[in-house]
Amino acid sequence: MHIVLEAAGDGGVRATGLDESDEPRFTEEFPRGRLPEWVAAHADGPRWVWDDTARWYPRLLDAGVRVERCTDLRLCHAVLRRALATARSRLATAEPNGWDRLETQGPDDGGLFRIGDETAQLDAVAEFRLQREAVAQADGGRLGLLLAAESAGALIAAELTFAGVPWRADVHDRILTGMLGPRPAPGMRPARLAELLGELRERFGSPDLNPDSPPELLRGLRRAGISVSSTRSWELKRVEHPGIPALLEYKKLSRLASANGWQWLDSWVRDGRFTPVYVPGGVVTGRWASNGGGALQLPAQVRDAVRADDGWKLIVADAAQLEPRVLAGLSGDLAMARAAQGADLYSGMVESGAVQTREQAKYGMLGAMYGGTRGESGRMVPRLGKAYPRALGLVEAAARAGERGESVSSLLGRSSPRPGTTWPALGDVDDQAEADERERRARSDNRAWGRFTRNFVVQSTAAEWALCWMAALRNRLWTLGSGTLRERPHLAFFLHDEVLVHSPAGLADEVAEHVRQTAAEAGRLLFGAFPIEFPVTVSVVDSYADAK
DNA sequence: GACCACCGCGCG
DNA sequence: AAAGCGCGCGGTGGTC
Repeated sequence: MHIVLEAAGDGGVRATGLDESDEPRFTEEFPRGRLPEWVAAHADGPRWVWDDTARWYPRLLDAGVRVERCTDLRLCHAVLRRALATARSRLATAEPNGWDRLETQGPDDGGLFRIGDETAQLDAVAEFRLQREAVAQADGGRLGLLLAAESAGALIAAELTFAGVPWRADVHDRILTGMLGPRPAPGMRPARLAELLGELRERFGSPDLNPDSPPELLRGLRRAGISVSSTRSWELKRVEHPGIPALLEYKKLSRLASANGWQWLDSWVRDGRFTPVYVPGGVVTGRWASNGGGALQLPAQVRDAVRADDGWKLIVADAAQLEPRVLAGLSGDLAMARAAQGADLYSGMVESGAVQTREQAKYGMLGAMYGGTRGESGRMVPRLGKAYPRALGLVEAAARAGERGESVSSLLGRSSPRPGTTWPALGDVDDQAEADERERRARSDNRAWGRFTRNFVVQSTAAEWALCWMAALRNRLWTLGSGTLRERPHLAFFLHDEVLVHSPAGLADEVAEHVRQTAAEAGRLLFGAFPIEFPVTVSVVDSYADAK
C-alpha cells in the first residue's frame, strides 16, 4: 500500500491511497494540523510517498510520529533521470521539469506548504507513476532496491537531525581552553595563538608577518630565505628552520579555533545536542553531504565532547576497509575476497603473496581505486593487477569509459554524470602552440574524468552498502526498548562508513550485536552468496574519543 | 557591501 | 610521507 501526501489548497493535505496496481483507492483531504494524527492512525506500515522528506518528516517527528518507510520523489527522480538503466523511459526523456529544479528545503524555510508556486503545481501521484513505470521497464541495475535505500536514507537523515549528537559543551570548552587558553573576548586572538604569533614573527625576523594570509605568509617565508611553492603544512614540514615548529602549531591551532572553536559551539550546540543537517544524495556518488556545522569533518581533537547521556552508552561502529571489500564484491574477484576473509584485508593480501608489506597493499589499493600513478601507490598497482585481475580490471574499465566520456554505474544502478562538454572547436585556433596547449589540457581533463569514474563505481557502491546497513539497523533499533525515538536506542551520527548509536546502557551489547548482524545482512543484500565479508569494529563507550 | 575564486585543511 | 577520489567551511583578497 502506498499513500501519496501532497499539499492541497488552503494549507490542507491531500492523501491518495494507491493499491498494488497503483490505482487510486481513496482520496482524503484534511488540515495540515491533523497530519501527525492522520499518519499515526495508519500504523499498518504503508509506504508514504512525498516530494521531499526534509519538508514533511521533521514535523511528524516533532509530533512524536515515526514512519516505517517512504518514497522520496525528489531523490528518486534525480537517480532515475540519470540512470543508464532507465535512459529510455518517459521519465528520463522528458524535458526537465519542476522535479529537476526542486531543491530540498527544511521545514523552517518556506514552511511545509508554502513552497513556491512552481512546487505547488507538482503532481506527486503522476510523478510516482512515472517513476514506477521507469523502474519496471529498466533493463539493468537493481533500481527498486536503490530507491528504497535512498528513501530510507532520507528518513534516517531527518531522524539523525531530530535526535542530534549528544554533545557536552563543558567538555568542548575544556578542550579548547587546554589548547588555546581561556576563551578570548570577541575579535581577540586566543592567548596561545598570540604567543605563537610573537614567537614565529621573531624567528622569521618579520615583525608584522601575518600567517593567516597564505600569500603574505609565502612572501614572508621567502624573505627569510625559505623556498617553498605553497604554505601547506606538509610542505613546511620538510623545511629546516627554527620558526617552522611554531608556524605549524599556529596553523593547527588557528584552524581549530576558527572551525570548531567557541563560535562553533555557540552556533551549533543547544541543550546538549549538536544537530547538523544532513543532505542525503548530496554527493554525485550518492554519499551524503552536510549543511552547516561541518558535521562530516568533526576533527578528532573535539570528539571527546561527544558523550553519552548518563545511563546511556555510545555504540561506535566502523566498517573495516569498506571500499576494497566492495570492489571485491562488485567485480566478483574471488582471490581478493579470500584475502578479505580475516579481519584485515591488507594483511590477507600480504599472506597470499600479492605484495610484501601491509603498507604496500594499502597504498596500492588506494592507487587502484583513486587512479594513483606516482610513488609507492603507483608502483604497486600493476602488481595488484596480477594478483587480482578481476578487481583491477573493473576499475580500469571504469576509468577507460570515463576517458571516452561515457557514464558508469554502481551495483544498484546509480550512474555518473557525463563530463562537461567544453571542447573548443579545432578550427578557431590558428596558433600551433595554442592548439598544442589545448590538446594537452584536453588529455589531462580526460584522465581526470577517468579517475573520477574509476572511483565512482567503488564509492557509489560503498554508499549503497552503507545505506542498506543503516536502514536495516534502523529497523532493528526500533524493536529494542520502548517509547519515543529518543527514548530507544537510536542512530545519532553517520559518517560514510561509520555509525554512532546512542543507547540506554542496558541495551548496548544487544545493539552492538545488531550492528554486526546488519552489516552482514547488507553484504548479502548487495552481493548475494558471493563470499565477501563486511566486518565492523564496534566499541561501546562513553566518549566518542574512546572508540576503537 | 555582496559575491566569488582560491587556498588550506578537516573528514571519509 | 604523499598521492590518487569525494566533500564543507573559514579566511583572504579580488571584483563589481
